[in-house]
Amino acid sequence: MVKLTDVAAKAGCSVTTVSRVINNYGYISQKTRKKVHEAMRELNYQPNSVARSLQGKKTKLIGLIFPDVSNPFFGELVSKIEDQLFNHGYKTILCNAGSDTEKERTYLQMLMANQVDGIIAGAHNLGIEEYQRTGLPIVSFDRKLSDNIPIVSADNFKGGSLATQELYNHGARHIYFVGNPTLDGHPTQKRLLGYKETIKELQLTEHIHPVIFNETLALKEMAIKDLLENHKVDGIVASDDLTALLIMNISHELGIKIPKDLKIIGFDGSKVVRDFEPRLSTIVQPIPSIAQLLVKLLEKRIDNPTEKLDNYTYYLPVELLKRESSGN
Amino acid sequence: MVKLTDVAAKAGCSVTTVSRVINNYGYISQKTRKKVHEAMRELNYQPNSVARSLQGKKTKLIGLIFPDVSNPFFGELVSKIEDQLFNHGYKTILCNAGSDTEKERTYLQMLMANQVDGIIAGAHNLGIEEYQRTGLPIVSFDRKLSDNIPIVSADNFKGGSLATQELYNHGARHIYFVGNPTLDGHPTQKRLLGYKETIKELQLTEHIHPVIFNETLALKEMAIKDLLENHKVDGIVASDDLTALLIMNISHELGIKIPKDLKIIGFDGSKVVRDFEPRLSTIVQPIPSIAQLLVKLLEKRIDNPTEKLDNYTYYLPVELLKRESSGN
DNA sequence: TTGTAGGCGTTATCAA
DNA sequence: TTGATAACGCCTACAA
Repeated sequence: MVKLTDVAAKAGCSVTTVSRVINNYGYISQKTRKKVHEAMRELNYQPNSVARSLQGKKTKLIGLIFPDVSNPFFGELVSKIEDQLFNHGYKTILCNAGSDTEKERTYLQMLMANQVDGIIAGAHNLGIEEYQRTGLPIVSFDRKLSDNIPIVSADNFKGGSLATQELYNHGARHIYFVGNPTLDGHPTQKRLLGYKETIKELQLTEHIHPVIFNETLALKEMAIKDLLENHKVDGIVASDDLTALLIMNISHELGIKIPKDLKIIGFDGSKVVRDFEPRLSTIVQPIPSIAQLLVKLLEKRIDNPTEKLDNYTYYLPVELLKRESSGN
Repeated sequence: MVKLTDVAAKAGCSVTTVSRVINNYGYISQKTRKKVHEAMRELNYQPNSVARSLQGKKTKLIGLIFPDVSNPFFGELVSKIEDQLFNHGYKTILCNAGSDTEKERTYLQMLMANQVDGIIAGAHNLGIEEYQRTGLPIVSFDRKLSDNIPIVSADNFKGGSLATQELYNHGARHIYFVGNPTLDGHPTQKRLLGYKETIKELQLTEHIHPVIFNETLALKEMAIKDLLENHKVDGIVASDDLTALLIMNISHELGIKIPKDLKIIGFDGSKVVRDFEPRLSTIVQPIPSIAQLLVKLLEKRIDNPTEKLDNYTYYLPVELLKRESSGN
């Protein structure tokens, strides 16, 4: 490993000088600057960022804590965030927490130990305190952690409302909300609230059919089959696209025609789902904007950790994508 | 940030002693060991891994270079790798290289500078030399980099062959290979070879219809429409599942019945595609095994960089998943 | 404009 | 069984 002293020796000057030209700091004569650059090139010198970090500089490492990139929505979101971070000179440490509290806790420890410059939190098995205790700049996706941690999310409430209205507009009157019904500040909760309010406005009856997010496929299928076979339903607002796809598949199996007999709309609108299931109507989250805002806020926090923000809650607009499954 | 000296002060001993109990190294009396542990707990001490790394220890950081986690296949693969790495005590630096040579090169630099312990390379815009030059332990997914870099991949040749045979068994006689036809050692190349050989064995005529991987959706759709409208085709081996899905969708639009008029089979078999498009036949890559083997090999390289392996090429068995789209 | 030297938090060597 | 102290590679007062 070639180091500063090697470059200095080669260039015939002191390490200070070399350090100065690397960091563009203080006065340097053109001549020495050039000599140093040459030496660096010849030796193929690469500053050791570990040493740099130790000395007090930033690590330029950001921890990303999300449930799982094998889910297309999180895959795309993480991908966009990684790209933004890269453009800002940061490296991404990927932490798939799943629904594993212990893993998330361990990762939090590791991120502290590794002196990451900040954290983007998108998995939420852990409570506020554990995150606070890191003392690191944090921004959160889709869930409130505490008053002084900025949270970015799509306008889930509006999305739930738009989805419900869309089904109504196409004639559905027995509209179910299908998905995770948890009340713990989970993002789908707001989607459900949007659904509920719109149902009330439309003077319909609300129906909630739970399909738990981290259950097995078979259990989900069973729950959906039960819904379709034993309930009077002509419209479904799914809590997310994957659930919507499942419902479409099972409807097909059961001979239920979409959208004739049953109208359905999903939520998330990742590019993969949009491109490869063109019949599914959905509420599209603005993934690129979410990524951009998360990174922007985090960088602001890093550069100025104590500065109060004028806003700690950001709702990004969603978009209704009308397709066949909802009656178009 | 509480450090070793703080713990030492609290415990009433020297930093050496504290370091010793942390690393379980040398002789320590039970009494002091206990005192130190207490002090650590009280101060909530967390070793600084940056300092540790500088001093010569491993960073326990691994760089993952892959095209893009928003693709379900890579999303799942990266997810599994991350999990394996976590279980082995490593942190994952995620590098989505896309098809961007410059970004990949920059990431390689960063990984060197960050002193990662090793690299798992799954994107391949760059040549061998750039990877060799890092001097880091490397294992590769799905593409040969050089003689002394282990490569892990699914048995793509066998997969291409199985797929072709499956369509034939269900009556297809005009079987096309649709996808990336590049000849540069890209994994789909072997799938194509498997297709070709089987076509020959079956005494059919081979047909290759290029649909370039990183073209836009619209261009891909155009190419597929052209195929379906202007060619006599009753079977398609797609180079990957997403291409297969596209073909299924366009067939639907054009009123072509699957599998009656056209049989089709994909490649990859990520969990998302398997679970949410249950009609698609496909060749399933053993993603968890691939992840496990990659990590195992990498760790071996890290622990013993000079040791020769008895094998540098690993083909993991694929599985034919028979469903409706190929005629079942 | 350049160089010397001390320190970042840990580990490792050598004495005690 | 314990403790000074010198590295690790870099940055940055402070001096020259």
